[in-house]
Amino acid sequence: MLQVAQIRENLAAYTEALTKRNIEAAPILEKAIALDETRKSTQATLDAKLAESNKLSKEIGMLFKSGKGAEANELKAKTGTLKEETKELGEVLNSTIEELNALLYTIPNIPNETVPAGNSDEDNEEIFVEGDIPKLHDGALPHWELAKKYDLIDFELGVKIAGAGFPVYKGKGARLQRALINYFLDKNTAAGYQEVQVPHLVNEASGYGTGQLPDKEGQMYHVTGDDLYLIPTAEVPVTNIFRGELLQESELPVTLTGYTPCFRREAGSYGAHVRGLNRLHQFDKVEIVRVEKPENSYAALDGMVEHIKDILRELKLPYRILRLCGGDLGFTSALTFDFELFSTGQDRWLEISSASNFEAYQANRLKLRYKNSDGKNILAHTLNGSSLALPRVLAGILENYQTPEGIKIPEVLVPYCGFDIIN
RNA sequence: GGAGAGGUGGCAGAGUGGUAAUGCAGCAGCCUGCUAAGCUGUCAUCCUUCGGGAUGCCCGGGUUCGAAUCCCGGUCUCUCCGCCA
Repeated sequence: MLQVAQIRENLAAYTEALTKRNIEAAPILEKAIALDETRKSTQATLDAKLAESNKLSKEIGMLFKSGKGAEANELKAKTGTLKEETKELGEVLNSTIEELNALLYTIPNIPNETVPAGNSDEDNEEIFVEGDIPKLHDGALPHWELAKKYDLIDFELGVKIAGAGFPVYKGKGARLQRALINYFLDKNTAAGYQEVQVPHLVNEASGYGTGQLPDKEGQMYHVTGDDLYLIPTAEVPVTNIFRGELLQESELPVTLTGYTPCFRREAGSYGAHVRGLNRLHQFDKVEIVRVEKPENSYAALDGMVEHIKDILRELKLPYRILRLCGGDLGFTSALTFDFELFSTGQDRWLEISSASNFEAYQANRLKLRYKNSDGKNILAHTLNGSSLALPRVLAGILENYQTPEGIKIPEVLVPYCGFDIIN
């Protein structure tokens, strides 16, 4: 969440920046400042009363010690009204803080100055395109047909076991997916990211820490019996490793990578664009997460983008990079680059990665700080990116590498697969 | 699931009703010719008119003039038992 001190200092700039998200922010931001003023003045009054009360208590203690019980009892009588007043003020203070926090949770992150204005994904800015779009033979198929033809993925079987959006991968399909996971992890660790394996269920505090709660409550599967959430992305458990942590400056940057399944309810998403692997309730993803000093976070984001480019080049897949517009930017993100892969079988772009800088927005919720050289505790910046999301990369490989003889395996994956063609 | 013990600063660790010791690590300065030590300061959060003040001992309540300390509820960890990949 945003810091009130920052809101106060940058009111005009924040209001302006939030118009990119199509939010009329002025009244909300001003209310936050007003609530904070109330909080401060209530706190000041309360502190003064408490100081008085503490002083009396000390005196009473001294008097009892020196055997002046009568005088002590006299003083005791004075504390009654003070006690009532502090109790009332305390209640006002608590409800003010609660109201302020609830309000802050509803305010999204401030978009970076480079974020273009816009309403939807149509307004995203294409900043980079690379790779050749293959010319396919006649009778080329979309991946869901290929999956059936070569018996790689069984969508109906998944329906029987769980429901729509929970596919069963079989044989070479399963092996290809596992190959991709291992390849991604190897690429990430070779680039210096430390591999972690994390829980796939998280508690409520973790959901709040990275911002999925309360904003996206309905998008996560909720295990009500134990009040846990199935992770929608590894971002949640991996970033929450650092919830409440105070790091030494020398520990930064932190760079982690992890493979997890991801669970998303995707309520209300149906239609042609969700066929096959395009949109699932359960899918696999390899994620990279960084914790950075504020002054380094944008360079780190660029580094993540270059790293993902490198992977897509090795896989020889045609892709483009978009700078998300304000209307499409995630709630907690200040700047996001989406990677899209061209799906020849469907003749459209598919999102396969999203790399974001959250600046201090998550860190403020997480209470993730580091001690700088002046001994001050500074909120760190957090970043994450997919490197990469499995199903659509798998779909892209099936579609773009199909030939009349079968589906060729990208060269870098052959050692991971143990075969070079699916036929 | 049952029983018991426990949760104190970045870390370790005292403190059983009178207002959070000490050590280590970090940071700043001073000093000393020996791989570093010593000394001083700093080292949780908020407010401040920069004098201070308040909060903070897992979380939330309660008792008390006063709670890390006593009481109630919750939560997590550890040990033993049970179950079990």
